[in-house]
Amino acid sequence: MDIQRGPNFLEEIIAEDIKNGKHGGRVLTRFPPEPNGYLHIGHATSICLNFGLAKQFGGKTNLRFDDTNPVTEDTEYVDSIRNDIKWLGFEWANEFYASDYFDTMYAFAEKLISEGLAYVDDSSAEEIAAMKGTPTEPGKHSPFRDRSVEENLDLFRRMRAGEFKEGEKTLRAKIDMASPNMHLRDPLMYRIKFAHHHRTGDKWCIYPMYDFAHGQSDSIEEITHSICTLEFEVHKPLYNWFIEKLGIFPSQQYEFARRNLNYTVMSKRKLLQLVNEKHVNGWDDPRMPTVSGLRRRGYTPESIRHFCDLVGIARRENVIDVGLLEFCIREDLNKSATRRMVVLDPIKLIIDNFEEGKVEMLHGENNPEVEGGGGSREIPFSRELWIERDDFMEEPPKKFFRLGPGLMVRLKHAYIIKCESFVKDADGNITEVHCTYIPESRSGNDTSGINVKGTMHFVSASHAVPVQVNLYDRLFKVENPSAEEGDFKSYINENSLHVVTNAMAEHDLNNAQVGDKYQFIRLGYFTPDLDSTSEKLIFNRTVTLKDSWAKANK
RNA sequence: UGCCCGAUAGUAUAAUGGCAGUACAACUGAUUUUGGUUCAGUUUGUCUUGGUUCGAAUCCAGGUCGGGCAACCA
Repeated sequence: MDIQRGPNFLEEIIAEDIKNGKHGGRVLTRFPPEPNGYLHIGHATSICLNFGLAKQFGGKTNLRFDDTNPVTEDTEYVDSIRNDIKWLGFEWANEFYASDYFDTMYAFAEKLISEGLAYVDDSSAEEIAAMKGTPTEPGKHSPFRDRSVEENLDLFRRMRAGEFKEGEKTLRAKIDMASPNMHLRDPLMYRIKFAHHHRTGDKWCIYPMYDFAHGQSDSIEEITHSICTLEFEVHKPLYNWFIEKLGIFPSQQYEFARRNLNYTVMSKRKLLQLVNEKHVNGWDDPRMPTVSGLRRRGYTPESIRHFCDLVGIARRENVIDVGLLEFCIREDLNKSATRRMVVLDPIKLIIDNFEEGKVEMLHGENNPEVEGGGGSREIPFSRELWIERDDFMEEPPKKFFRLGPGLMVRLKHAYIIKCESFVKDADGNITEVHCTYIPESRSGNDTSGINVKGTMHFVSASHAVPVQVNLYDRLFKVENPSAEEGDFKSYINENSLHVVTNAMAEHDLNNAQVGDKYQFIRLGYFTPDLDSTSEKLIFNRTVTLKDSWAKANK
């Protein structure tokens, strides 16, 4: 992909490294998710970054599952992560698991113990926390800090053998309890967990901590550029300390600021809560910022990649306007989505001077953005039609280019009509609109000489297919739910899903398949939901069209 | 009252000591058989104070504001 912008700081670093012949000019990145949740749009940024940088500089990218905490991890997540990355359009060079390296990491640990750089601590979690000190006060040495190498080795081997209970012992690096960097105050390397691991089963009862797994995995794979988010910056000295003491391949860590989106939450913990407490219908609910949610909503991989590219990368706090994501999907779908007509809130329109029982077949292009209209389909036209309730007003304001008493509009791909009268029920609701049509105004060979301002969509009543349409709005009422007072869940937008059960669709939509992308003319972009069947068609609204009329009338 | 990081238009991101630019958003107008699209145009910005310099968004010093760090999570 061409770079239309200046290089970002990571591109500069890598270009410089290649220029200097570092690692022989080789570039190997990695995407390292923990399989404890579904990927979201923030991960997509990281994926695009890691895979994109590698590709840009002729390198490769590994997929590595950071599965060092068996309690929270599961193969369900592994599968969804693999699927999402592929769907986004990226191929990894190798698929690895941190758990592949448990034997090696164990050997690394014994090596550090042998060199007097690590020790087994019998202190409890609370005691360790208390001895850690605070950011402004130094910590204290553990009473077990000066055990002999032999004793440490023996105890560590017995930890592995399962002789101790969870929490009874840990392995810690011996660094500096007075370091201003809290992560250097004898960080934990291993803890005891009698948990079943999704890959190694019950082979291990001790598991390495992030700090003793991530950098080691990077090094084992000879990752050249290990790119992570800013909160790991304070871990870097430790990352480097382990690599230096172990004398292994010098992978290097670089940090960037995670991307935040407004009107949603992005932490896995919060997303998990939304799922577990049924505020949404699963990880792939179309309102979720997950990759699977966006996919179900109708987003395309291209649009997400473009979004990541437009947003760019930097090292400062940010909140990206969800409007940019919407721009990206509109731009993509405008060029590719098939146009169809659907009436969401139908009222009957009767053309008084059109012969009863007669059906005229009209033609409508599939996509005006494509050369030749992208082919066409037949659209039945008859005396009784459905039109949008919003498209008729009893007392229309100025510049209302739709229907009202005496007003004229064009029906898309069909005729110009004039509103003659309307019928109300006892409650004052409009039930029928009566019009006459102008036979000479047929689309394509209009000889009427009449020009109208408005064009409306419609569906022939006798041919219409009833469908369900799910209209989505933002999940939260405030821009940044996590920054507000109290529980983020109290800011959930209770109107984020509006189900329309009686929409009327063009009969051609009977053939809609999951994955198909449509523009319902004048309404927005839609795609069949995963649960849609030929018996019951369900469409999700991906995003509305821009609507300057609605905006002007707010 | 410790250590680390950051601050450019409403949002995001460039400018690497030399004309503050781009995208989205907003606003005008033109085109339009989607109030869509497209096209043309407009508005809006270097956190602050000092210093170095012919010249500072950029370098230096102080301040302000924001974020991160004290999980047997990653």
